[in-house]
Amino acid sequence: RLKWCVVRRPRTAFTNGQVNLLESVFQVNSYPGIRLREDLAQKLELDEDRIQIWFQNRRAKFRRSFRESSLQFMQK
Amino acid sequence: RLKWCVVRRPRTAFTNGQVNLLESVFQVNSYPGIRLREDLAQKLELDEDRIQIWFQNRRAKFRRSFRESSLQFMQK
DNA sequence: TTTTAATATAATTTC
DNA sequence: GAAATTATATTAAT
Repeated sequence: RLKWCVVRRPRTAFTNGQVNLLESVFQVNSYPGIRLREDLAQKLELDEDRIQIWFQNRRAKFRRSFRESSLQFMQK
Repeated sequence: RLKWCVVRRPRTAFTNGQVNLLESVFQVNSYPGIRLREDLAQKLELDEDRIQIWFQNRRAKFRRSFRESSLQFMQK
């Protein structure tokens, strides 16, 4: 008997090299367009949507750290 | 993300009354046709395919016990 | 060694 | 896409 099940994509384990390139791109452009993402995808042998999610999460991490440091500042 | 998964039908728990009637039918006819199975299904408030599977399993059990007793006989 | 808890972050959901 | 949440891989402590 077959049934539709929701299945999570297995977590992608980026290599150091992949993260290094992504980070260096992030420093100059944290909102890469589809063109650049496709380019990175090909260079890093990843799917473009992995790249897109990586940048979403990276931006979230940046905003989080920014908020936390502002908070520390305000508490002084 | 959706994926096809094989899902087991929840095991049917036959009542004693259901098994009693099925057993008594089995004694006189271990290969009931669709007509009789539908009839039993309605009487027992079960799906006809549950009945069909029950008879398949019951015949297998019978053959198993038959083989075992033959074996015992031959070993004597 | 095995188990548990904390952490980082990938993936998903909700808006 | 942002924010919030969930899930999982890794690591540290036991």
